[in-house]
Amino acid sequence: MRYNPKAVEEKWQGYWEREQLFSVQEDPDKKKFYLLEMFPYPSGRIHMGHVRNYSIGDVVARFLSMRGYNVLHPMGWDAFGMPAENAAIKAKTHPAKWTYENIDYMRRQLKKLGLSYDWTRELATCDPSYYRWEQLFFVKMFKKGLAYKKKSYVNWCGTCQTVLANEQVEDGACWRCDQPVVQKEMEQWFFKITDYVEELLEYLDKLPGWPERVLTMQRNWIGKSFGSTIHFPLESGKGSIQVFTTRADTLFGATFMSLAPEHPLVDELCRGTEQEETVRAFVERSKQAKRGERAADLLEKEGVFTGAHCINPMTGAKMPIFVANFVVMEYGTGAVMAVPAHDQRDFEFARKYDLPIKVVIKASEDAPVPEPAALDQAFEEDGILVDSGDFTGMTSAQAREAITQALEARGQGELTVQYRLRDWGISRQRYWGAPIPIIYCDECGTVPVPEEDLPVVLPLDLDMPESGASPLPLSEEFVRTTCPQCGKAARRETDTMDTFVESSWYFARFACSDYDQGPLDPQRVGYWMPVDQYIGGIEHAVLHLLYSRFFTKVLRDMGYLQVDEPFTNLLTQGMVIKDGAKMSKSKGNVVDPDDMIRAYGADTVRLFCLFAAPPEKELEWSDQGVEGASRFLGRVWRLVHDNLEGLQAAAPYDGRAEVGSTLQALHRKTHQTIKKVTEDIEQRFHFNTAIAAIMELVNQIYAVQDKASQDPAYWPVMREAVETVVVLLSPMAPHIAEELWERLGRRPSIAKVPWPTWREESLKAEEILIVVQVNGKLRGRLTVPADVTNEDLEKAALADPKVQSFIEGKTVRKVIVVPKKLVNIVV
RNA sequence: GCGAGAGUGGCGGAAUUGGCAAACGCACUGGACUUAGGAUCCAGCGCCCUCGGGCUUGGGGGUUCGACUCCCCCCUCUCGCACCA
Repeated sequence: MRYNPKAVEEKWQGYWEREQLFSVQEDPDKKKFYLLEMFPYPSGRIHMGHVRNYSIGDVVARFLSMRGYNVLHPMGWDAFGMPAENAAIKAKTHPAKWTYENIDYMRRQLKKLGLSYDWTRELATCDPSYYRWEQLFFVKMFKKGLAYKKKSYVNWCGTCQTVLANEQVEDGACWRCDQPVVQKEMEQWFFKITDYVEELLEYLDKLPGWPERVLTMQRNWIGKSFGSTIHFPLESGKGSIQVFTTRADTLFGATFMSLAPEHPLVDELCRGTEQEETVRAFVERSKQAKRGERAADLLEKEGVFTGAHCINPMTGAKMPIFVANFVVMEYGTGAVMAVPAHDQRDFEFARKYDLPIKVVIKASEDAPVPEPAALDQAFEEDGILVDSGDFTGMTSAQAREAITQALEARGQGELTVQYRLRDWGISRQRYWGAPIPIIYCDECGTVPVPEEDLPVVLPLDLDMPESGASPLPLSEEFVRTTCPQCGKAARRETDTMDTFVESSWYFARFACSDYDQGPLDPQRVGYWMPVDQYIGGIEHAVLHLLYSRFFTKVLRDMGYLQVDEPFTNLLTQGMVIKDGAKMSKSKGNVVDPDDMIRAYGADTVRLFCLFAAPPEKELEWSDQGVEGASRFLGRVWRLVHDNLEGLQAAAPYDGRAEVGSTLQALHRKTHQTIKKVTEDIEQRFHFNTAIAAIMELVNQIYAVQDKASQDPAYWPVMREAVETVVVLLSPMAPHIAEELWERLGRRPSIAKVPWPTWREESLKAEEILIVVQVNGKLRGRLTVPADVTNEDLEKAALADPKVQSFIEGKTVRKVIVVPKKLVNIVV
């Protein structure tokens, strides 16, 4: 009977589905475990990254379920998003049709992989029964001031009349029509994630189950820095410029001022001066430049004088105000006090435009103070203040505090904390997304859609414009409405929400995806949340995971959730690569999961993904490696079938009866393997070494085969070993395990069999192998009784003839004995 | 530039607490079975060697009886952030 993966897999997938084997209910008497893998975007077909992600998750789900946990393991679809619009335009179909067809196809693919999902909880975020609750959250956030509208710059393609995401801008041009993209100021909706910035930062220390790498990335993204805000009065006497700096100690060396091109003061300062034209031209040019170019060192530092001056609040010196292309509006106040002697960028700028340089920091107490003209670069480190009035002689750290305090006393500055994190812009001028539930009324202004009128359903009967622009603003039927407050004619918001909003709370909805009395059923959500283990790609380390943390806190404060953090443990799996590069169509190195499953079966594909590398590392796809996995399963299959009669007739050995040494060794190996596999899965998620251990056991069974068949315990010990292989393998290769389990005369399902435990008694050998070293080098091996004393061990080691030859004629200085492991003789 | 991670045979990788480096798999070599073998089973497989042994975890130094593992310096690669004031 040959192993036929296709037949076996279809049989058991049908069985699992008929028996609803993986549907779970809330059960307060059982310990719950919520295991979640990041849900996919229904792009059309699953790729190897999904296969890997979901294979890992499935092992954990099946393993924990066999260990007695009540495991929630759901799956759904991150179903809104722009690819659906693009595909629809290209294929002249509708985004909804395209999306739902993809979902149907991909669901079939996942089922073919034999993943143990509770499909009764499946959800798609583009369904009104899902996004209606998201709109409710939006309305509540609007009422709390957590959702607000403000002007901000977006990438705008004038030809397509649409806003572009950053990744749709290629070399400063629109990806669709190749026309230049400009920065346009538009009204956009934002979520006030900055209200939670401190909690988001602090709680990173309370997530020991997250990889350090991800925590660091989030910390950097939040980017908290301590410094001072300093007010520089304008020479004209009309107001002042606010500046954020971490280097208040260098204030005496500030000789000019740099403003971002977008800074609101720029216009005002140059108006009516002879520089006006030059400044405006410069600002325009800077705005044209793509953000990507503004970043990095791609752009040469340039600037223009505005014609205005401000006053250094400490020295009283007149400081010319420049507009500089390297100052970004998004960070701090969009204005920088320039200290050319102690900041490299300011130094280069000063040299270029011949601006004064004043040294105010020296390296140490006795270091000389350099002449500005002799400098070839800025001195950016901390040091001792010079030429700084009352503060001269202080260290940088002392001066930062003292100078800020002095300013504060005069109302010209204060200590401040800056964050890199900006509020989350969620407006998308796109069609295929959840409509933002807002109505604009000429009388009443911006009015949220009343909760009882939700959802604002995304109309599905619209034609997609060729340009790629959203059809929503063109739909009179959608736009025209009445004001919920005054009843007069009003217009609907036509922006939709960023798809990251949907994925920021889907994990909670899985606890109760059929609930229609509100977004979240308190009882069920209370039972399942938080997610105990979350598994997904490292590419979501910042945005998705940060937004989900933010949303969890917002929903907590609204009373929907009782947890502070959504994901207790996080596993970020590495990419699947081929020939050293990420799989991509352009490189032609894509491996299609369907082809692999057809050729080898799902069990083999899963096994390979788990075996070839530990989960957090990259996985190099290898066709020969897949062959190896397939060969191993064939080996296990034959192990059962070649011995079927004898195995069926025997009861598994329980470790009690006396058996010969060969069988004793197999019994010991069986229990060592149970221990190794259990610990590798449970503590480390190292499935590769777990599988290697099972392979070792299989190899040993093969070696024992026929060797001790006259021993009455032969078949019982064999049965124990073979059944152990099948059970230990079942989370990784569930179909073949079910089939072999049944053929061994057991009743299905193996998924409901308790995970085996090892007997400590059975792990111990009567004799152990001791390594003998001379001067740290391996010189001999000893087989000794397991209960050997250190003294006997030392004696035996010194008496060993091979060891003797190395210590002959030398003085033994010291003997180190590591109990039951090693002897090291130092001569 | 800043931050994080990694570097072990021909390849993927193992070594969990400082204690036999290279488990397991792939590739390769030989043998058995066979009409046949691209199936299967068995064996070998880091490098050098005068067959005693010597050398080996990116390079150099250190701690230790003993270092892939700990410490210092350097090199290379990957990822993240990046004119952050």
